[in-house]
Amino acid sequence: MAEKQLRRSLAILPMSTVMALTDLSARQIRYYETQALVHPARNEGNRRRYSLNDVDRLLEVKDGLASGMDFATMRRLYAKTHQVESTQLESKRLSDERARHLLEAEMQQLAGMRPPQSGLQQRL
Amino acid sequence: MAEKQLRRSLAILPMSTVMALTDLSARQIRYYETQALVHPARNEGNRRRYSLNDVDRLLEVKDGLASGMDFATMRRLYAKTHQVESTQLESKRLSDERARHLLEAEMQQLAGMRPPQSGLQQRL
DNA sequence: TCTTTCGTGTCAGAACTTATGACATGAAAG
DNA sequence: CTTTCATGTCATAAGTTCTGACACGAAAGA
Repeated sequence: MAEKQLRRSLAILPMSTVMALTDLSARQIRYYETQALVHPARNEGNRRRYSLNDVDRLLEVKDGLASGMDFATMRRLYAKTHQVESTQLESKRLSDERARHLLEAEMQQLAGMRPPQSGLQQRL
Repeated sequence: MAEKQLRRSLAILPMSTVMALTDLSARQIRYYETQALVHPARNEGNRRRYSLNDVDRLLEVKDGLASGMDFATMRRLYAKTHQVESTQLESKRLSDERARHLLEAEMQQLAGMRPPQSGLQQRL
């Protein structure tokens, strides 16, 4: 299960994808970051790279806002979780090699029973 | 079930991520596409966007090559699968809104309880 | 052995995407 | 009436990806 968490923590999505997935504007997504509600990783070129967990968090923030909750509150709410996450990640130091294997495992599972794939909608 | 398939078909990854995940060069990835072994979607700006299924396929191709198989062979091998996929997909037309919900569900599951397992291939 | 074909590397120039910072604003809050 | 909040919108710089072209060692043919 440590695997699972790692998989979800892999920073693999660019801003455009996150925008499409959350229906939030780049401005909003970056703003929530200044509010310490998400902490995307950065690639070597300084571009943000989000994990599935990040997208999840953004959707929660979106919901929170919709229901009148303010950032300070949500920040407090996520505080503990945050620490845990970062602690785990820092002590892991995941290499691309390892990440690849985790992803493979992930896909294998998802592939379980299957009539495979192909590309569909382009937008996201 | 149909859900899972769709989720895995979401074109959400940029070239750089796929390169890191597969350890293949952009050149290789694009070449395999000219060989009709992968069919990434494109965003509005004409940038390739890969799905988890695409990454899966690329890893299979990589393995195939490593074990002396040639493209023509792999192409034939994947041919049938392809048709099925595209047929299904064309009749689906997924909206961003819907994709978002599917992704959420996906993440929920992943977050749930899942027994991972390494190793890949078979079915070849 | 000479000639293709393969699978990749690498370069160039154009086009697309994302980053940061600044100015602007309607809605709330004070 | 004046701030603060959450976003929109611009501008400029820099990172990323696209296509096409030239090159090349290795394998396959002739």
